[in-house]
Amino acid sequence: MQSPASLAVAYRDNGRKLTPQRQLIFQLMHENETHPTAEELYDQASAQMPGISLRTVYQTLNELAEMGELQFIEIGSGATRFDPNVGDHHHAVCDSCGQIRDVHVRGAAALRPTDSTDFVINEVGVVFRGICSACETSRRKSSTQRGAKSPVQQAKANKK
Amino acid sequence: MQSPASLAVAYRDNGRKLTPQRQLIFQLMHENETHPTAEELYDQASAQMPGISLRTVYQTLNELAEMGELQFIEIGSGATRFDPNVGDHHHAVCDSCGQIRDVHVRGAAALRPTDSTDFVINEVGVVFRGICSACETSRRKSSTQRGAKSPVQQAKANKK
DNA sequence: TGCTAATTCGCATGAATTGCAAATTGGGTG
DNA sequence: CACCCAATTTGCAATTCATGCGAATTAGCA
Repeated sequence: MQSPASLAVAYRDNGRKLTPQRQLIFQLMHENETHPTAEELYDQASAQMPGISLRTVYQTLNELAEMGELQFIEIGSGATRFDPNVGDHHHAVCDSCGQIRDVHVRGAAALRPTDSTDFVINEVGVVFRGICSACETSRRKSSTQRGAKSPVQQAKANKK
Repeated sequence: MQSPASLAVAYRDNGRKLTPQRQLIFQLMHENETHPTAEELYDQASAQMPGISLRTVYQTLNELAEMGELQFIEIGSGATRFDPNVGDHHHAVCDSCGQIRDVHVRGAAALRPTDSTDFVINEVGVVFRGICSACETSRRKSSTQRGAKSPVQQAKANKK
């Protein structure tokens, strides 16, 4: 369900057409480890297919999500990101550079609230916030800790 | 650091003024269990203080977050929500009605990725997605499971 | 090769949030 | 207690992210 070959099948099974735009976007998603936003993907797509519409990128990403071929990551501070990895995994977000990386967590799926037992759980997601090694290293200089913002605030501030 | 009394101190310590608007917003946040959005809070505030500006609500919420008096919840599908509970807790999101409730999870803070060990973790968040008991009950009728969207898609669809 | 429903595209629209500048005000000062 | 000024509040414009819609185009079957 991840290979381009089966993509055609997945589309046909849904009564949908396999257009060049859809193939390109699917391919770019899978070449990409960075959990891109729709705009980022649009930039990449435009390079290989000038004239492709941002509207189409949004539309295609939504379709792929509906078909279960990718998932949304919405960890605040800006645009929705897309993750072609639909398997069991979680995310680590760097509060400094905003990078999101896939991580695995033992026993995560078995987590349950100690309260709220009257809640049918379909999915458990774990998000780690912190500093990636790259940022940690390049941070050993200036930047005193004072006035530290909350992680989320920090992330928002970074994008400007 | 949660009582209105200490709020004045917290503000003064930051060289800030204790305005009626700030007091009202802080109070409304703490009377509220629903993790309101800025707009929702604005509606409530307007009822008690006609003329208060939406801009002020946004600004105050951002300030309170910076001061560590509340936190942002950004679980996709729409506007940022605000949580006056700054203690150790997590969230359960109903994919049907969108309600977010606070829950506690034993051992959550100790979770670590099995990979990505070169990442300094500051915070661990767990999000449960599923169906709250209220929705589960009122769902025992129509609504076949077919064509089920991803939880996030579902949430987005619901708000319209 | 032709047909037609599906798709693409671009522009307008909408929702959430922030920037900015003018008017107002909290709260220490003298 | 009146003053003063930096901090705040406001309202409106501007931004960002995303979707609605109609016209033009096209994939894929007959």
